[in-house]
Amino acid sequence: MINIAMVEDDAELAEVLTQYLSKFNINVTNYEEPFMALSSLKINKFDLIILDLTLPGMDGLDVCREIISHHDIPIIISSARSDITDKVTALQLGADDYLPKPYDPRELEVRIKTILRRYNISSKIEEKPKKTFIFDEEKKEITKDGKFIKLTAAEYEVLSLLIKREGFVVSRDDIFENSDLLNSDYDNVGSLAVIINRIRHKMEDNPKNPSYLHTIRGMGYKFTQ
Amino acid sequence: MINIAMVEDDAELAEVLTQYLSKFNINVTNYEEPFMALSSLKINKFDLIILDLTLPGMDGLDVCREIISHHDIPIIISSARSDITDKVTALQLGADDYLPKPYDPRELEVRIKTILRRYNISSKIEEKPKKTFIFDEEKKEITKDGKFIKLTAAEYEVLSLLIKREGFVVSRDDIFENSDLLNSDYDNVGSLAVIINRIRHKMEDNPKNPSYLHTIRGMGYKFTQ
DNA sequence: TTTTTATGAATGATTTTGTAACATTTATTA
DNA sequence: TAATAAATGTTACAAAATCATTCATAAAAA
Repeated sequence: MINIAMVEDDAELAEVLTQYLSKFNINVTNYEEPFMALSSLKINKFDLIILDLTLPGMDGLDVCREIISHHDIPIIISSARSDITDKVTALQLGADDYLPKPYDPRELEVRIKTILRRYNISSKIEEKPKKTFIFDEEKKEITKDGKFIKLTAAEYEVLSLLIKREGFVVSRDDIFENSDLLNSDYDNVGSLAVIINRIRHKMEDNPKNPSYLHTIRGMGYKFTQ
Repeated sequence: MINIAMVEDDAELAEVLTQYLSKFNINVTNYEEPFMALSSLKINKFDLIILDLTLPGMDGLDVCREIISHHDIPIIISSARSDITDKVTALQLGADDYLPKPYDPRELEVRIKTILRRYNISSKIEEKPKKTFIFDEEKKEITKDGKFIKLTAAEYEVLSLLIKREGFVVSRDDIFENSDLLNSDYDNVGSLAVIINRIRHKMEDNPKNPSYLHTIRGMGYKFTQ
């Protein structure tokens, strides 16, 4: 998770950018007042700061100077001011990038990633694919996006085995062997189909087109996430 | 709960700040007259004081001096006076922070938390989710919202085990194994059901729909709170 | 002894599970 | 391509398992 401080008095724009960047595992905290940002910087640890030059009450370049002299943090300047000298001044002061308004959020995204890569913080941005399904063997519960899935004992046995073997096909025989509950007598394929069906109704968004619990025809079932 | 004394002659502003800070578990007592605050300080214990310099009748800096010399308490100075020497003087006297008016309540909040963190009082601000059920192993008693629940020995053994394993399913076998009282000879599931039933009548608001002591069919029982 | 507590049996309600019958999909063959 | 077979999915229902509750009685404690 990347933490970014933003100084932007246009709350609406800030909101749009925050929303957009959240998709990339980037958390934005906006400060409409520059002094708020300055005092927050003393307390919180940010990976980068996005500073709008066209601020009310204070010259953005002064804020920039202040940040650079007191903190070791990458700065991206954004500005609607067309004055070319601003850009030069900002970069001379030590800002890392200058982005003239208006800009595309994707443009900002690219610049952020470039700068973070330069600062070797990029590792934090590589989004780990967060698992939707978590199988807690101790608690004997399975959660989907943190939400508990209510399963019966037999359903739980089957699904937990499939999750344990995530990505691998588990044969029907395997399932019966690993289950104490299921009646492993023989040719009990029908009942397993029913159980699978019931599990799908509890865990899948669209049970008819399963996206997690797949049937591998002729082999068995496979869980992926 | 954090207790703060405020010296602010603008009653309306004081009210706004009090309201805002109450959201963060911070209790503010305002004194419109500085001498009221000074005498209150002798009696009451505050974690921090917010002092307005632009006071009627008395020089704020004198009040500040007075507080610092007689009390060991963090001070935040707030002032509408633009005189830069005030800031310097206040900080030289030993004030912890200087906040020029007007300021955003959030700014004040941040500064308060910073200073308290510095003074290691922050722990008081972190609200812990208070548990309704508390199991005191030493006293061998279980309380619900501070009220003692009268349990028999067997009931106590079962419930205390479940509370110890809060959030985890405890199998019936587990319960029998961990109990000296219960007749663990064999599969006498019936008697455990009776005990559970009695416990529920003592601890649950609605024993028929337990919200703490849950049955996990086919697995055992689970306590949550 | 009286009171409290634990146990087991009986009963009933509820939930889970297996079965069977049928539907659908996929693969195979003519 | 159509017909057929095989595998799997779906549904409803009945059987089985599980648990809650009550009650009578035994055991333990006061």
